Amino acid sequence: MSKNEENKDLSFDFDFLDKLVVGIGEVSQITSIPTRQIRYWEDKNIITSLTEEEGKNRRYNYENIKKMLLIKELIDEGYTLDAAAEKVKKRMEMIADTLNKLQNKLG
Amino acid sequence: MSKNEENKDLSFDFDFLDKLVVGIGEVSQITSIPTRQIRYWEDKNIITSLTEEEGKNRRYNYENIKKMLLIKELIDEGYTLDAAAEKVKKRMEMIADTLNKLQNKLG
DNA sequence: TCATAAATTGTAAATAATCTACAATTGCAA
DNA sequence: TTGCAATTGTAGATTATTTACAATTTATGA
Repeated sequence: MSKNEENKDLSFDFDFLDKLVVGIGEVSQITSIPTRQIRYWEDKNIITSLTEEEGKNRRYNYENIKKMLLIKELIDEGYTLDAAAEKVKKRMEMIADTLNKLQNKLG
Repeated sequence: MSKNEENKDLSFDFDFLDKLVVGIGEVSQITSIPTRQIRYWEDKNIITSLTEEEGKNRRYNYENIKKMLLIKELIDEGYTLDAAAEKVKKRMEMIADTLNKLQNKLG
């Protein structure tokens, strides 16, 4: 398989990540963060979800999940929750920026 | 931001795709394939899910979802379900192969 | 050490989402 | 119009998630 064909197989993935939505149970499975803790972080406005109406199940996108993973890393390193959230904010801006550039290239 | 930092932001994504699991409702939202149809395809063994015990909620990984999207495309082009499944099988092998290569590079 | 706040965890009762199974409907080709 | 492929509908049971209130654990400064 040529280099080009490989790329074709995976060039779709940014589009995929863009459309991705995941429930809280699966996020927990992916990140190893308990659902209880995810809800707690959301209550504290450390993270956000896509959920529109209250009472409905929470939905998260790629960016949300990425943020959780970064916060988890920093907490493991010894940061407090608030400090981790602050530090991650900047990094998230870079990630969003990178994704935007890639989407522009592909779009 | 340098090219290298961009890559660092996203080099994680193959690892992410590897861990990704999604419920049937979200798969439906991502692919625009009704849940009823997803279950039908699974009944017919056109696609598979990760679900271990019956009665529990279905879980799908990246490969499963990718396959559904490819089948959907072919059906829209006029293929029958069985013909689409057959054609997609080969393509899925290439995709799995590509992902394996990437994982080896990263691991 | 003790008080206080931060962070996490537990759980009951209600609701949302999904499950299976049986059946009906639609579309198309012989 | 018959037969098969493909899809869709839905009832009743089950699984997963929701909110809300409370308890527990952990870190920190006086």
